[in-house]
Amino acid sequence: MLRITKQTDYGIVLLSHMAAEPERLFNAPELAEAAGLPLPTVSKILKMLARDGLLDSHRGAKGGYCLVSAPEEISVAEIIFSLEGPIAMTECIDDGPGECQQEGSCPLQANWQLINTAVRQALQGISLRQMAGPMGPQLVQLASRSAHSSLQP
Amino acid sequence: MLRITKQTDYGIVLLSHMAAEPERLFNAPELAEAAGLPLPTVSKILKMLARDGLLDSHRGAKGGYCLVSAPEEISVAEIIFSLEGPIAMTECIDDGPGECQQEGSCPLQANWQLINTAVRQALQGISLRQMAGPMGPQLVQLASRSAHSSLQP
DNA sequence: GTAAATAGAACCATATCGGTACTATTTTCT
DNA sequence: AGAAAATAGTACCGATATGGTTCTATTTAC
Ligand code: FES
Ligand code: FES
Repeated sequence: MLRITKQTDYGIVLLSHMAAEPERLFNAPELAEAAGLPLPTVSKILKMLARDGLLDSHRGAKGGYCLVSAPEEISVAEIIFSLEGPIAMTECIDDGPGECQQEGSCPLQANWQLINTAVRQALQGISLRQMAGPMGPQLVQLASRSAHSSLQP
Repeated sequence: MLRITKQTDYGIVLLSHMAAEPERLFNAPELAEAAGLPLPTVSKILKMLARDGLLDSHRGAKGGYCLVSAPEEISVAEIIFSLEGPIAMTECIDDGPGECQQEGSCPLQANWQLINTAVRQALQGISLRQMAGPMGPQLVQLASRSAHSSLQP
């Protein structure tokens, strides 16, 4: 269906929330509470974002996460890339260069790259700031969103 | 993983093949043979494309499919739309307007539409002609592509 | 040293994808 | 009229991916 996963959806919601106070340190329980999402899920998402360098993590008591860059500097492409893996439209492409034996002679590869880069550029053109604003810092209560069925136990 | 499905991959390959002779009538067995794909799969894909108006179908003996429009007029967005359903990035959006109760007050919806339209426009900017060319009419043998495992019995 | 937090991996139920099979309908040809 | 060849539509099943949880280890504040 060419849709992003829920994890990415949640991830952008969480980051949007953090973007309201870019300097502040947020911990996972706090964000889970704010978004109405289960803690383990939020935790998992934040871990991924930290692993890929979008968030700085501080362990231990009083730990938490904070944005590495300003919301204007973060593109949704980076977020999606972190949470879904590379944006690859065909198997031969995301297997990495050299993986496919047909590479030299494959007539479609270059054209697929056309699509890939078009989508990538489209996503790179949208910043976290744009996603967060202009609605202000209030956080949407995900728990009440229609299609999200079994979120909280 | 934000990847298109194999069906769409195959669909574009088949349409690229047809784009080489836009006037000609192709039947499913012929295309299956040419692409090295199993007939049922090819059939299924062509049915979908015909259902959504990208192909004209002629039933009966000597029947087959042909492109409705010139390859320049067909965007990959239409193809993906036909084979994967609507390009919807969040559940609330592709449930259709009115489906979600929060719609009036949801601060993220407008921003998601931003992403959706960005991607859609990126895909609309690429035509079937661009995907088919400039390599000429030779058809890639899908059966030998690395990642496509169990295609022919 | 204890509590609170992140890091990382493993796990499982469920939904989606990939591919097949079967029946019905339409058209051509003899 | 009847047989053959093709599309239309639906239902089905195994394999894979997703969504979410749980457990253990590690780090830091107090
Ligand atoms: S690169 Fe693998 S088949 Fe084209
Ligand atoms: S439109 Fe459904 S929660 Fe935003």
